[in-house]
Amino acid sequence: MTVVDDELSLVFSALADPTRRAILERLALADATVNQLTELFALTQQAVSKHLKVLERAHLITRTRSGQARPCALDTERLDTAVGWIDRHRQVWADRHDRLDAHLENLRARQHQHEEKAP
Amino acid sequence: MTVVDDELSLVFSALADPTRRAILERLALADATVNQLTELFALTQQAVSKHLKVLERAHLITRTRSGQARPCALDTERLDTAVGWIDRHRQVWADRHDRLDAHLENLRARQHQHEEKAP
DNA sequence: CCTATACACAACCCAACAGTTGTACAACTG
DNA sequence: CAGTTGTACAACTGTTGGGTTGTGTATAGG
Repeated sequence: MTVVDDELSLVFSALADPTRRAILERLALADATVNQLTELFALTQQAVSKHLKVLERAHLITRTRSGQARPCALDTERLDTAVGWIDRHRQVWADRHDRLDAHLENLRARQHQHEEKAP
Repeated sequence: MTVVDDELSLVFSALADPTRRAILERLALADATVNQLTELFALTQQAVSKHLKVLERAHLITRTRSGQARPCALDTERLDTAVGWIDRHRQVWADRHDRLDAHLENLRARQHQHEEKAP
C-alpha cells in the first residue's frame, strides 16, 4: 500500500483479514445490518463498523439506508478484478510450463535422432 | 491476521502489496535471483529480501540454492487456494441471485395472471 | 589466500491497522 | 415527548509492516 492505494491493493488487503472474509461469507448468503454482523464476532459494534468501512473502500460491499438500519450487501465486481489478476499470472506461468514441455519434447525428439544414429 | 496467520490471510496480505505483486508478475515470466528482482525497484536488496520472505511464508514462491545465487520461482498452488475461496463465495452470491431472479419471474407470472383477470 | 559478490540478519523508524472506550446523533417505539 | 435502538465519529493504545542502515557470511574467482 504505502501511498499507492491502488484498486488491487485495497481489495487484497481487505481480503487479508479473517473477520472481513467472514463478513463477506455471511453477506454472500444474505444482506445484513451492522448489528447482525456484530453478533457473529466477539467484537464491539465499532470494530465491525471499521471493518465495513474497509470493505466499502475496497468496493467489496455496498451500503444503503433502511430506516435506522444500514444494511450491507456484497458487491462481487471487485472480486472479479482480483481473480482476474491472479488468473492472468497463473496463465502466464502455465504457458511457460507449456513452453518448457515443448522444449523438453523437442529435446527428447532430438535425443531419439541421436539414438538412431548411434545406438 | 493478529494471531491467526491462517493460510488465506497470509496469501491475501502477501498479494496486498504492489511491489510483491510486481515480483510475482516478474516470476511468472521466469525465475529470478534476488539481485535481478532488486534491479526492478527503487529499493534496497534488503527490502526485496523481506518481500521475498513474505512471499515464501505465504508459499507463493519457492527458493533454491544455485551457487551463491538464491533463485526464486513462482508457486501457483496457493493462488489456486485464493481463487478457490473467492469463487466459492461468488458462486453462493450468484446462486442467491438466481433464486431472486426465479422469485421475480414467479411474481411476474402471477402479475400476468392478475392482468388477465382484471386488465 | 584474498577479495568481491550475493544474500541474510539485526536494530531501528515511522506509518497504518485492529481494537478499545466514550460519546453523539438520528430514527423508531411507546 | 421520552427513552431506546442502530450506527457513526473521535481519541487513545498496542501491534504489524515497509523501509532504512549497518553488519555478518558463504561462495566464486583471481
